[in-house]
Amino acid sequence: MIDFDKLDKTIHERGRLSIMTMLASRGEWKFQELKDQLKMSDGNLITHLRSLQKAGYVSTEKELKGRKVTKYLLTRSGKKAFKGYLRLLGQIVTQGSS
Amino acid sequence: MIDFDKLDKTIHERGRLSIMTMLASRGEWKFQELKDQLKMSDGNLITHLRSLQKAGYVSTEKELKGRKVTKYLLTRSGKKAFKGYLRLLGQIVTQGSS
DNA sequence: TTTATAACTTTGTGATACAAAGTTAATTCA
DNA sequence: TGAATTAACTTTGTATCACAAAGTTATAAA
Repeated sequence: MIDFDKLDKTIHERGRLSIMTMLASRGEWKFQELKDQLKMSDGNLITHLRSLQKAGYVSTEKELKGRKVTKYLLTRSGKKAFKGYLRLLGQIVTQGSS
Repeated sequence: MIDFDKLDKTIHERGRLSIMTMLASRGEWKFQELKDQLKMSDGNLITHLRSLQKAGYVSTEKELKGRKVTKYLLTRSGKKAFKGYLRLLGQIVTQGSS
């Protein structure tokens, strides 16, 4: 049996799952890029990013020069957590289509 | 890009996802079996089952003779919806581990 | 006929997703 | 220089919802 308790709630939520998937598929994303791609409001997006940061899954880089731009990326722990999450998804996909 | 708007919210919630996965992996489950396996309270379990029924994904069969037992199973539409959901999960898994 | 059990319903609470509007600091433009 | 613009927030309010706990009803076993 799949252990659904292990399904990371922080990652599983739709908004955050979409963010994590983007960050996993490419190193860095600017706030604006995420916002455009995911069509979230500023407030909603930043809140999700904050949750992910609080969980230690996401970190930021600020450009010191030029415009005020924030880039987001996965931490090592974020990559690991996402990998574990995907493993569980894989199990569900396998089990579900058997 | 993966279209996260298409991620079926009714299915995506952890509790209901576990129910759907069980129903998909085996034809019929009694209420008690689901409860034992998933370790949910009666109230919580039935509420999720109700949501799934309301969405047209799950139907019931009552045993007319003997003890009062209810069995739950996927409808055709439930199978289809779950299949679509799994397809999206598959995309996430692929994209995320690339 | 008492007791136990299945399958509910009801109620209450806490968490949280999300939108909308306001804030701040930096940057470009007139 | 000062006004407008933009990025990245913060704050506030609302509506939804997961979940537990306790109560209800009908059946069946003892």
